[in-house]
Amino acid sequence: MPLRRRFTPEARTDLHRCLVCEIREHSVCNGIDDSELAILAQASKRLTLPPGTAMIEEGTPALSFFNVTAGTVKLFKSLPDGRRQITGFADVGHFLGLTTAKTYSFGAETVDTVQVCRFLRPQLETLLTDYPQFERRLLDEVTDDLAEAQEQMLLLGRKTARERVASFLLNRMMPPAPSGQTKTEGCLVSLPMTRVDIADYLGLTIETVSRTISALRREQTITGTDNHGIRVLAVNRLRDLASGQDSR
Amino acid sequence: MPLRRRFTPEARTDLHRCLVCEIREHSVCNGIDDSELAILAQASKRLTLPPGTAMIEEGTPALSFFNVTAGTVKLFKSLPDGRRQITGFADVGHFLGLTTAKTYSFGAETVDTVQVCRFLRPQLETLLTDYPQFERRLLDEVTDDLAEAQEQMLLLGRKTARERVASFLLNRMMPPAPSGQTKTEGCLVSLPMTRVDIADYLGLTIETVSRTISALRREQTITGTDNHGIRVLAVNRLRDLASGQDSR
DNA sequence: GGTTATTGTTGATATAAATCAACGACAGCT
DNA sequence: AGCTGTCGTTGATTTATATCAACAATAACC
Repeated sequence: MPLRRRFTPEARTDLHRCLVCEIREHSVCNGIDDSELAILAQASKRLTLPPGTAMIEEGTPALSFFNVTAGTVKLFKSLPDGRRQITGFADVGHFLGLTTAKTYSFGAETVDTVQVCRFLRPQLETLLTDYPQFERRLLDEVTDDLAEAQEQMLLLGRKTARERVASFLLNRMMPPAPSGQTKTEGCLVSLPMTRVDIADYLGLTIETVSRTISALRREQTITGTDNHGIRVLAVNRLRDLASGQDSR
Repeated sequence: MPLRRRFTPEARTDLHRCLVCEIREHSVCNGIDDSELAILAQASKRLTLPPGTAMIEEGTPALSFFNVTAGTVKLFKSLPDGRRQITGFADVGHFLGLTTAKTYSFGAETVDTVQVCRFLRPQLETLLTDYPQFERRLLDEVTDDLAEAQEQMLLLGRKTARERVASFLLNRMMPPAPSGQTKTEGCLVSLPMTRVDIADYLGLTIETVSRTISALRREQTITGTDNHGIRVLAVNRLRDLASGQDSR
């Protein structure tokens, strides 16, 4: 381990943190070569945040940027009278906080217990300029986020309540357990957020979300274990619903 | 002009095109240094497109990318039954076509007569890797697009028809004529798109858009010259409307 | 320059989802 | 274990906007 001698014990711990990071390959961090991991580790600090922690406050100076390594973060924008739109949920592997302005134009709050690696602006800028692959990876992620935002605009502007809920469940569906079976049966959907959050994400009220989920349950399209975990019984049916090919 | 000898006449014309390009500084192209303009010029071709031209077809291979140098392009997503959501209007200076997938996830069509510089994928990728400033500028633009998309999600998910139309007019308002007057009087809004496009952008029907604009005219918030050019009489009032501080 | 198509406006009615209201099911706390 | 507050469900009613329908204004075209 020749690296060991070059860093303080603290830095070594950090390096180890990045070395063993299971989500590295699924995040912007895979833009940094293994041999340079120490630089990455020194540029960020890992934090554990309890549910409901405000990570980013709309309108405050944009000094921190985050990579989510565990849990789910909600991103949102608000109107003066309190109406709120959740613009996305950042799950494991997602990077958040980017802006070209001096201040954040959106808020971010933890949904459940969340682990993040926090980058401060100067360190992030160094990474961006020194590691082209890191910047490229970030460009790709923002490009993906934009495509997702466009899909959500289609949902918010043109889909019915049923179509919105179906789309939401479909998007949050876990990849089916990698057994020998086909994709048509029993996929799990984890819903760490509350009904209020789902409603604010889908541009609906909590009552409409609740009623719609109940209806899907009644029709055997889904099955409700508890409120934060749903099982999809008919994936294809849900897919049809989501894109407006509603049979009934 | 020592450069002249290094390029074919055609390339020289292209170089001139970039040299005199008035919008260069307001687009991703300002990521390329003046001395390297020839490279930029050779990587792109300028096209003039009549109104209603389909530039990008949803689901087709993503081979071309565009920088708008004149006119307005609409970007949209559609549902199988024809419902459509316009996700944004790309005006002069905007770059469009980016995706991490093999195919476009959205469509693009000219609103009026449009001039674009078209980049093919290999050339664009070369620019991205060879000119870090170009890539940085693109990252900034996509980041801005994402912020705009989030603002539009707030509009689509949580604003009333009045608030949506007010927001739209406000966003498309020209900077007030740079005379000595204050910002409170008579700004112009250019609306090259049809009512159908406005409705598909705001998640409303054409009837609701029409009625709402008529109402704003009746209340003297705006004044209608013709259908594609509106003058805002009370900017502050419009601003209040857009953010939900509605007096009536 | 008058005819035809397209685009925009206004009115009457229908409807999907919001609002108002009550209650049920948990989770946290002492 | 029993209380208390949060979160979710279900029902009754209202409402903003969609839909249906007719017409007006503008642009396109022989």
